[in-house]
Amino acid sequence: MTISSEPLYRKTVESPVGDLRLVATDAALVAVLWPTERDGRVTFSSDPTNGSNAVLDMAAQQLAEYFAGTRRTFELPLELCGTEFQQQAWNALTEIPYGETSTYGKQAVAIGRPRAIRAIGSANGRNPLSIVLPCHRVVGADGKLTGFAGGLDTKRWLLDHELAIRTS
Amino acid sequence: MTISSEPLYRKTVESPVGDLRLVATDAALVAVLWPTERDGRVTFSSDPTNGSNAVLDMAAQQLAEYFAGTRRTFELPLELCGTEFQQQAWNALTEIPYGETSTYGKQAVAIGRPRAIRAIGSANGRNPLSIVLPCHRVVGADGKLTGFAGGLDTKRWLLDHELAIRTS
DNA sequence: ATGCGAATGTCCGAAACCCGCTAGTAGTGG
DNA sequence: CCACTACTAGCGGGTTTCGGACATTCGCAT
Repeated sequence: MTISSEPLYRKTVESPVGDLRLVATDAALVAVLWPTERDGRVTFSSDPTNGSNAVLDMAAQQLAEYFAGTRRTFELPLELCGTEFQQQAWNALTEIPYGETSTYGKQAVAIGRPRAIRAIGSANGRNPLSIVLPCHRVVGADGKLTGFAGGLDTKRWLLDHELAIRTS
Repeated sequence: MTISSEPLYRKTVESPVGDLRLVATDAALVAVLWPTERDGRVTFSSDPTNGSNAVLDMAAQQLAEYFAGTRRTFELPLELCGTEFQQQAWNALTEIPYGETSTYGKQAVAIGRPRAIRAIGSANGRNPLSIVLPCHRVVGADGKLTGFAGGLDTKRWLLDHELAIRTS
């Protein structure tokens, strides 16, 4: 899905799960990408230019706090660019509490389309805002970890991390 | 092609070639439609509501002058909603002088796509601003009148009218 | 436990199809 | 031989259609 049409800025931050690439306009965060991304998973209308701004600094700060275990929810201006269905799916992600998991099926029910299960999988797979929109908290109906753009080991790491912090 | 997303207003005016339906936002004229339109030739993002505004009044006035023979070019704020190609094609129409004709081939050359002749035909066929954008001045390479959304007799009437005024 | 198959909804790319054309060719009638 | 018509292939962009892929799920058989 193509994002925005305003000038985009890019900044890379380090994290325990590898270097994350943040992309934002001057108004809102538009993407948090993994070190290795399948080509074309997320595309931009114009090439981001290196350089920071207030939004990127804020996002970097909150992500650092997340990894430090001192932040459980993000408070950032976001710009979600996608189809209506994708936006619904992504919004539903924010309802999943820190440290808990849900399933694709529950997410489908949550947006009132109980049978759009595979579609939910596709939509989550296109989530441009990794970590910030916690698609890592969605697992298979049998509890198994299925696909993840950042790799299954990263998915497990994030869930373990949240669980560890929550119960400490 | 779908037009605009702002509130739309509609007004019908009488003319020697039948009642014309004008549609506009508060900022610009978006359509001039024939009494009988092939369903779906031009579509709107929202249903126009009956009622007039400054743009519609101005358009009605200028059309009346056109039919009276006292106006040869329109001066109206227009909103053209279409693909890039269609916009190019429609812009090229404004270059054809009052009372003269051009061909689909010439129009294709004019926008730098000499071989996109049939495509020009398609684009003209979707012209939402009948009369104002003079697609009636485009005829076949052999001078024959080909299709016209308002009917071939209307096309001929308009050309005759312009010729009569121009040489009077 | 594990595997297979069927049904599911959305999205995307490829292909087919529709046209307000044109230039070329072949056929007809004078 | 000319004038005219009728037919054809090729043209390019838009729109629609179709088929597959997919971060699923469930039921039944192994």
